[in-house]
This record gives sequence, structure tokens and C-alpha cells, in this order.
Amino acid sequence: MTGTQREPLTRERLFAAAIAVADTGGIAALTIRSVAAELGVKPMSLYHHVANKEAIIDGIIDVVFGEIDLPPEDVGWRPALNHRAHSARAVLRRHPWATPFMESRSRPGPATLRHHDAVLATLRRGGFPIELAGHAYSLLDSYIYGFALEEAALPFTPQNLNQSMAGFMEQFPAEEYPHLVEFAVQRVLQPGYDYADEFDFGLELILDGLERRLPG
Amino acid sequence: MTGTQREPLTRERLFAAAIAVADTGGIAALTIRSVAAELGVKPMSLYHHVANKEAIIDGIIDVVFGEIDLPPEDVGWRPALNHRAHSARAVLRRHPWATPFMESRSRPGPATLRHHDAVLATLRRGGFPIELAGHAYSLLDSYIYGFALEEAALPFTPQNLNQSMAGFMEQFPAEEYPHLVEFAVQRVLQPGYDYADEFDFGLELILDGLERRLPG
DNA sequence: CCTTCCGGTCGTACTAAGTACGGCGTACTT
DNA sequence: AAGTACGCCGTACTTAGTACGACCGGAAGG
Repeated sequence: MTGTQREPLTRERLFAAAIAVADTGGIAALTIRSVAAELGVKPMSLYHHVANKEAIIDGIIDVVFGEIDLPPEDVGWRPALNHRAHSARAVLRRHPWATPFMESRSRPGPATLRHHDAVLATLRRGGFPIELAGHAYSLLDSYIYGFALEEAALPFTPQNLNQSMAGFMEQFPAEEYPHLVEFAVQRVLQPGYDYADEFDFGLELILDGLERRLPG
Repeated sequence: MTGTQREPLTRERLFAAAIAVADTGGIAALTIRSVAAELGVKPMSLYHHVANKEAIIDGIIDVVFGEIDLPPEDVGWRPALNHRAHSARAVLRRHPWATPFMESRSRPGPATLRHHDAVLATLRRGGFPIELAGHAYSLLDSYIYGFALEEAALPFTPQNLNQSMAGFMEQFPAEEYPHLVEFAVQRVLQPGYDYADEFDFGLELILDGLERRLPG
């Protein structure tokens, strides 16, 4: 059409555009039309590369899984799982819209399957009996996803914390929720507080507990 | 219109209908039109009771919070938190669509605030210094929500497990994911396996770890 | 070089959903 | 009996997913 040659559309470019849209505007902004616009293309063109919007979600979730580092194989199970947990959290922080979908795809992609396989391998190689490996995986991922969910939901960042907290606490009668107020004043509003720091406490507690439950 | 007198519409009836719709058809089925139909009323009638669809979500999430038992005050912190965790999980199992929204409301309702206040009270009364109370709350809720998210996402139930697993494993070349296959065959497909049982392992591990970190 | 064919893009249009605007009936007040 | 206010709804506009089939440009074959 114009003189500038257009990159040909591919599933990869489509998914990248979809992720860019979701990163910018949240999952609600992810529409067939917005992705098409991001790509400089008309909506119906996407349907030659994906079956429908569901397939786009499937695709971008697998891309997100691919961004998470696999547990390194050259260290013990504990540092390996620690590394993978921090990587997962960093990725979910970059793509906060993704968390609710990570485990909900009925057609997991190859990166997803490879990831799960590698984590199970780490556990088994680390000496976890199969049952304990299942417990450990469930616990770790529940924590990681749950934490990502909470972090994504926080209405404040360390920067705007004071303002949003003030507006927040005007909404309700403080006397009715004394412990909430105590926690806000004595903890959240103290200098240096950052919810992100909570992640390591839970992760280390969980890894401690798993180590303690390892046989032999 | 007809002879049968119609119940007057209220926010409470509206929220109850919305929850019924979501429980039946998932969050995607929750539309202004479907809620109106559930109530035997026309769509625009709802707008006399709520500002918009967001306000309906706000409302039903507060109702869901209200269904969760507060930690009982007449027992120690550990059984109290255990009780509240199981109650939360049971509620989120009943309303699986709710999990991603539980912490994402920028206008939490009274049941939500009361709930958070009561949990903090339990921790503080149990001897948790304020910082540890924050750690504990973040960890517990991350785990509970994360677990609920995973449980809601599982494509199988104990009943249909074998069939869905079989269909599932045909989708990919088994040799590429040996640990996934091992886990499926040696664990998930064994009689008596129920993902729901994983909840207690993690919860007890977390409560153990918290107890261990309590001062004095 | 021209024709044929095909993969990929797009125009049109239908359906579902959120919701703005204003009408209208019923029941209670005075 | 007339006014009034509240709550219900008819209509219609906008955005979104997507079915259907047309169109176009380059590759393949004569």
C-alpha cells in the first residue's frame, strides 16, 4: 500500500503486540481491535494466524512462561528453586495481567510444559519423593501466584504511598478498624516500607519448611 | 403487570442474583443483561441500584468476604488462623470466579475491612510483633489465594480425572516431559489422589514456620 | 510474458454487551 | 383528586468478537 514495506504478520509478532497492549492497558485493553491497531493492521487479519481471542491468551501466556528462567541445574535444589521463584515473580510483575491465567489454560504451550517439567526435575533430583515433590510444587506455585496477585492489586506504590493511604483511610471510620489503622500507621506508612520485600520472608519460610521435611 | 406481586429490587437481591449467575456460568457469564434476566427484570433497572458493572463486582466481592468466617477469638492464634484459612478456601471453592478480585477492589466493603481487621487482631493478640504480623498476613493470604487460583484452574476433578488426563497426555510427546509424565502416572493417576488434599500440607508448613519465628 | 492459483489481508455486517437519556406508571402525600 | 417522587424500562448508541466472502499481489507454470 505505502512505499514502506510492512513486516509480514506472524504469530510471534501478534503475541508480542498483544503483550505490549496488555502491559500498557491491562487485560481489559486487550481486544482484537487494539492488537490489530498495534500491528498497523485491520482486525480481521489476525484470524489468519489465531483461531480466536482465546488462542491469543493461550499464546501470550506461553510466551510469559518462556520468560521465566528455568531452575538452574548446576546448583542445589534450594538455590535453584529460589532463583526460579524470583524470576517468576519478576516476570509476573512485568506482566501483572497474566497471573490469573498462568494455570488456567487447558492447552498449555511448550514453554509452559517445559517449565513445569524442569521444576519437577529439580525437586526429584534434590531428593524429594514424588509425593513431597507434589506438595512442594503446589505450595511454591500457590505462594508465587498468590503473591503476584496481591502485589498486582495494591493500589499504591512506594512512591505514592502516603497520598493513596491518606485518601484510603478517609473512606472509613478509623475507630471501627483499629488493627487496620495500627498496621497502616505503624508499618505501611513508616519510611522504607515496601510490600515487595515481603516476598522473601515467605519464600524462605517455605523453603525452610520443605528442607525440614526432606527425608534422610 | 401480572397478578403476582414482584419482590422489590434491592442491592442485596441484585448481588445475590449476580453471585448465582457467576457461580453457574463463571465470571464471563456475569453481564448486566444476565443478572437482570435472573431477577426477572430489564437490564436498565439495575442502574437504579448500582452505578455500573464495576460496582456490582465490588458488591459481590464484599458479600463473598462476608461468607468467610472470622478467626474465632476463643482459641489460640494457630487454630484460629487455621479455621479462617479453611473457611476462606471453602468459600473460594464455592465461588471460584472470585479469587482474582478478592484483593483488587480499590473500594473495599465493610465485610472486607472487618475481615482484615479481625485477622490482624488475631495475629497481634497471638504475640506477633507488627512486622511479623505483616509478613504472616501476606504469606497466608498469598498462599490461600494462590491455592484457590490453582484449584479453580484444574481442568479435572477427582471424578473425571482419568479421562481428562488421558486426553491431556495425548496432546504432547511424552518423552519430552519425562518428569511431568512420571508425576502424572505415579501420583495424579493413583487411586485416591485429590488435589484438594494439598492445601493442608502447605498451610501446616506455613503455620509451623510462623510459630518457629514467633519471639519468646 | 501472461495466466492461474493461493496465502494473506481486509470490507461488511451481524450479534452481544455496557450504558446514556428520557418516558411512564404506581403509590403515597397533601 | 392532583401532584410528586421513585423505580422500572424502551430506545438507541458504542465497543467488541467474529462469520463470510471479496480482493490483491506474488509465485508457479505454460
